[in-house]
Amino acid sequence: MATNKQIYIVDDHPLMRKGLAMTIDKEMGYEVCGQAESAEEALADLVKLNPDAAVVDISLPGMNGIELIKNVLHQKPNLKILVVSRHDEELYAERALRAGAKGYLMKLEAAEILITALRQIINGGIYLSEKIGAKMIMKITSGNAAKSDNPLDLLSDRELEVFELTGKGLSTREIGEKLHISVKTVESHRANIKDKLQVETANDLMRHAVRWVEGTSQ
Amino acid sequence: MATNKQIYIVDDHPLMRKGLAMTIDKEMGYEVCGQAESAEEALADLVKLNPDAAVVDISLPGMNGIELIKNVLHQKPNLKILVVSRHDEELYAERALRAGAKGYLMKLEAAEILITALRQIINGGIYLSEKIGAKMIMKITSGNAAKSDNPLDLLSDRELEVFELTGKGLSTREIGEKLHISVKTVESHRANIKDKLQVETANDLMRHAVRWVEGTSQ
DNA sequence: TATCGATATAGGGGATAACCTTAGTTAACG
DNA sequence: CGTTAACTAAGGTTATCCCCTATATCGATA
Repeated sequence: MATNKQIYIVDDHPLMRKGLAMTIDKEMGYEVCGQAESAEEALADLVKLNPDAAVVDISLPGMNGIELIKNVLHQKPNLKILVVSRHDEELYAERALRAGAKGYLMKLEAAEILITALRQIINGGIYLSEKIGAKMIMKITSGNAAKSDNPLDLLSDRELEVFELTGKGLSTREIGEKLHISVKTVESHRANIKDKLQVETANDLMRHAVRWVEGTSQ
Repeated sequence: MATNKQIYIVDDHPLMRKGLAMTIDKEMGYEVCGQAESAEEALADLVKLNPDAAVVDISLPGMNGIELIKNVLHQKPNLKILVVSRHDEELYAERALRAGAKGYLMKLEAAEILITALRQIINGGIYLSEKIGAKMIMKITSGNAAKSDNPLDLLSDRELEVFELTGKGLSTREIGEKLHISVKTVESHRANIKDKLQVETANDLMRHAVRWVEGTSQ
């Protein structure tokens, strides 16, 4: 029963998939059992292949990583998911873990860490990048009293998604198509976002969104 | 004489470097002669190693890719530089080419394209991702050679005024009131601005305007 | 000088998006 | 087991976008 641990990869960058796959395959006891470049593609595969763990990029075209996690865990509650990200923000780490991921790793980190993280989550543990780990622990231990200084924490996952796409210049219709929801739903989300962020008009919302996207994208 | 083409890689993501390196190395006639994760590091290496081409990520920590291109071409004018990016925007492509890069490639694109692009620039050509392609070539090659590097110079005073107010989040109505002109006139100006900046939709205009306002106000 | 191009102004009319209200379905929580 | 939050979506009104047309001004160039 010395069979290799099966790992599935979901990332929209072909070269990144290559880097991930190579790192995993050359590690003894681990092998890549499949890859996908979109969440939709991954969903079907994951149910069928039943891997031990999945490495998932949070920012995917169409359905994003968070949504994928929620969906797949609904069907496969025991799947260990390691999220990799280029965003070095608590924001995503926290949401990913809340959605049920077992680890959060920044792409910037070295290849060996990927294996460490995978080993840890497969053994039932949790893995967090150092930078994030400390902050998150602080946040949790120090109680919810010390609330976040970032009003974006108020947004739900879906709202944040809509917010981000707004900041990238997509219209309501385009956002609806991308997320496979009605334009009317997008409008509802935007109305809620405006409430939560306390902005008045669609223009102001857009302005905030653009600023935020610019500030976090690098 | 049958020596391999030497390629240098500059990217801050270890796994992405791995993906890039693997793709290049396994291609006959090409090999990776070095890597760097920052522009500073790369500068020294590039002068010393004198590779045939370099693959450079535009978004690097510290000095960004564009600056790196300018700097290195100052010392090695014949180095062929292929820019890879996760941003699928003309904005960066144009700046990169203006800085002297010979190609612009989105990371999303498949591995084989990387080789195609490298081959093309090493042979003295130019490679651009399809999406970006035609428009850009027209714009740059046919363009009056010594054009300003920021297209905002094309805007008339009034247009710039409208642009700026747009970036501050004002609606067409508000802009009209502020400038004591009809909403219709504001719309006309905005249409002209869109033409000049070559953006398609009102959302994109707004996005550019916000970015610009942000970039200049501090 | 007459013509051309760019600028600034503005309207018409159809398509699209924003805004406000209401409402159904889950899923989580105490 | 009710309450709340999240996600979904529709109807109806108003504002904005978008394409076309139009006029007056000013400076440049043929």
